[in-house]
Amino acid sequence: MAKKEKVKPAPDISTEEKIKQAARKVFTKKGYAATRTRDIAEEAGINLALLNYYFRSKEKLFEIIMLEKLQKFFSVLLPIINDTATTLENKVEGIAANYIDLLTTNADLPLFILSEVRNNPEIFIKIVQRKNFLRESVLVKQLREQKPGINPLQFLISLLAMCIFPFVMKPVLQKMADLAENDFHDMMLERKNLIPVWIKAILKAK
Amino acid sequence: MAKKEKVKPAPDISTEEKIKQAARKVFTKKGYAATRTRDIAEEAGINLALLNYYFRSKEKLFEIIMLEKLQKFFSVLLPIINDTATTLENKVEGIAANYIDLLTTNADLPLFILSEVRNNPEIFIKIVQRKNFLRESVLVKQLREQKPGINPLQFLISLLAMCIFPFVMKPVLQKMADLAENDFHDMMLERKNLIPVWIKAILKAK
DNA sequence: GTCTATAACCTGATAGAC
DNA sequence: GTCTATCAGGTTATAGAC
Repeated sequence: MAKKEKVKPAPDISTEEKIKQAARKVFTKKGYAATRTRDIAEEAGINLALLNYYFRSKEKLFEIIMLEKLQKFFSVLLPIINDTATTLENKVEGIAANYIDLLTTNADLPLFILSEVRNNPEIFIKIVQRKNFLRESVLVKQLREQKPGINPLQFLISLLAMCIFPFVMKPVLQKMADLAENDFHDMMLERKNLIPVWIKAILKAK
Repeated sequence: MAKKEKVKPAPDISTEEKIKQAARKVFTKKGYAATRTRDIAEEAGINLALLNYYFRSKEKLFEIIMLEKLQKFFSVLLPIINDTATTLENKVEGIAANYIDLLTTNADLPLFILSEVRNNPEIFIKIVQRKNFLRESVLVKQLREQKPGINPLQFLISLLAMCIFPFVMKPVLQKMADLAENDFHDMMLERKNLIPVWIKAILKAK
């Protein structure tokens, strides 16, 4: 008689954590509305009832995951743009390198946040306590002082666009430019070096 | 006795068109999964059964709207990047001006397409017949000949990012930078002029 | 804590009267 | 063509056994 066995190789994590991991995966891939709690339960290898036992409702579980994701996303940006010890150039390099590293292993993070925030802007406020934190940032202050010809907000949007947008359009891009997973990955690696160069060119432009 | 009156001021369009207009609005705002056919019927001011009478199913109706939106989105890009009569600089100006004009009145168009294509890449192929049309474009050819130091795909992604990403992140941006509707609009107007200048700087970089 | 069974509700779609 | 009424199926959430 065999010792007690599980169908799936039993990972050494709690049921609660198994459900969270599954929820992360399914929610980020399909979005809130298209996700069924059954999908999450199945992905976690547990029973549907356990989801409600641990998290009370689909909505509560989603909120937990969303807050996590927002934290992850902004924990790259906020420390860098408010660092008083680094130069403008340092910050640009830091943002490019850190965002591309983060999104290389979390490609659907930005599209998930952007599409869910669209119908639920309130949840967004919870994590970013102060609104208008962009224009009060150290980075914007440095821009105003050192590059008076540049509109700081336009600049910052373009920088974020160059780092993040490739991942947002990744599925479309792979079709439009016939890119395999490896090709995309290599392109993003190149982009880490390219962005500081191009941003420097923009900063020198009239 | 009054002549026959409708509850809403009766527009002089067919019921079919009323449903399509409502579907455009609700689908683009909430996405396929979060949209209920009842929402569309209510928005159109008609009965739920009529939606199925005219369009057979939610899915068929959605496909019609999605194809329309894809057409709208790519009808800006495709003619410009494949125009043999214009210069590189003309094309950059054309893309910036036309996309920003289009998206100023259709701000949720890109996020709608990007988030729906994510789980349904097949529908995307229908409208863009040839895959890999980016690298076969006239614009890429011009880049290769005139700017051999530039990676054409990296360049094109950055150009599209600078035009489109501000609209994708519009809701988030309005919170992060405390922008009213007017502020955002003005910023996009300024951006139409800014993008060609900054792109020119990038093309000279290295 | 974990399961099965089921309640309570919602959603897409259709039947049938007008 | 348009409506009301309703069905069939699916979804979240819970009750209750183990």
